Amino acid sequence: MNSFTNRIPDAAVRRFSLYLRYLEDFERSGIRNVASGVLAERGGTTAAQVRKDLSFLGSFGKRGLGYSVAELTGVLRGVLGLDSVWRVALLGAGRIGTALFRYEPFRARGFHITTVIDNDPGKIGTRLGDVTIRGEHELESALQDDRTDLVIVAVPAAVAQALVDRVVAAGIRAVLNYAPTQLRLPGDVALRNVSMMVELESLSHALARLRR
Amino acid sequence: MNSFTNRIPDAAVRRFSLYLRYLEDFERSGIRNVASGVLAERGGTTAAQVRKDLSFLGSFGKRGLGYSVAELTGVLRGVLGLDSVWRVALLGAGRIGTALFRYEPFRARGFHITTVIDNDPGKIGTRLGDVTIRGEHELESALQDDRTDLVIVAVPAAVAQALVDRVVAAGIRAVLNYAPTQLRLPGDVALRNVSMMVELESLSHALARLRR
DNA sequence: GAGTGTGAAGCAGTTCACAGCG
DNA sequence: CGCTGTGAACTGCTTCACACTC
Repeated sequence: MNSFTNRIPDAAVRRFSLYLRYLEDFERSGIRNVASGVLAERGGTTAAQVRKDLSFLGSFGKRGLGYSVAELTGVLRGVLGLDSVWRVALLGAGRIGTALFRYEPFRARGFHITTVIDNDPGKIGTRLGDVTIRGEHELESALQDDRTDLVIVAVPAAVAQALVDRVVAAGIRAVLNYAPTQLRLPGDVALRNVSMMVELESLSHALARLRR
Repeated sequence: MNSFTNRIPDAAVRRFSLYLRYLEDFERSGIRNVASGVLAERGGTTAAQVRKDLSFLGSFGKRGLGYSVAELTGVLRGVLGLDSVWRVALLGAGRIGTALFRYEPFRARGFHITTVIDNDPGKIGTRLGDVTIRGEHELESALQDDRTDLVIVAVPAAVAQALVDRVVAAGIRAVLNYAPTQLRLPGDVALRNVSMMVELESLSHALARLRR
């Protein structure tokens, strides 16, 4: 039942990433079938949660046996959009931007950083890996020429919003934000935030509670 | 009512980080009072959400006027544990670890990276900023000597779990994980994950849906 | 009057429990 | 017999609505 017609809860989608990671491990180890409980154990959830999550995608488990690792891997890749290559633009070639650029798993998963933008005159025209860094004034033309699907924001908070407004105006529909600010953008643009400070402060809160 | 006796929802705590950021902006701009609606607008939530969140901390808003920026800033700093300095150990001095080490806002917020561990013999004994990189075999003694409160994990997934087990055994109660794996650890240890791939794949899912 | 504080209602994600299939 | 798939119960966060106060 319930093929991929309906919306899938965001929390479930994020767990799919984890499941996929573990399935790939299992595949490498030559394991051919896996039960919900095993996946749960590995991913820090419960068996019921795993089954419920997977039920959003259809029902292809085998009762008494579990799920085919190969089949499930394929389904998850498909639903996560990992069967196509996504063209990514990186805004900001500072320390964080550079570390992201060189992060191997991105490319392995089909995310190709084809465009790098920075406004430091000393960087414009230099290369990061196989990509030439371009200036901010070239933003729109670069996004268009490179047929960008997705933008990673790694610029200082103060300039992030203005830049993202231009990115959205240029038709981009997915933004991954590393800048420590809450970006405001239209509802039809997908936004995910990766915030070092928020997570760290949440830990700090937990520690402060313990200490009392 | 409802002082800081009760547990505060995690979602609210994460929003506190955002509110605090904006309050600090307001403070710099010389704004002395702020209404829930203003904070909501800035942080991408609703006024009701802001008031509900703040009500977990007590009630010190002024009806008809809003909240005192200075007072609220102080309260949030306190509840987030930002009024003390936290001593942080960084595991892994690779590209991501190095970028994190140099990330200025950490220090500004009272998170001091006092310890850096890496198992690359070429790195051990060299310096990262003002800290000397130490080998993995010194992990326990380093955590103890440096009175570490919190550990940031920035090592490859394959070695993360084993290292964290030792960290937990050494008495650390808060872990920020950048490794692309789900760490398994006791319930009394606070864990937060910062995952590049999970967020990116969630965007990829959103894009794939759009495209259909 | 403007804006807080908060019970109550609404909604979403999680867990339970069990029928049903391989 | 083991393990899936799923409605039903539950839990917890969010939104609403309004009495209350500065």
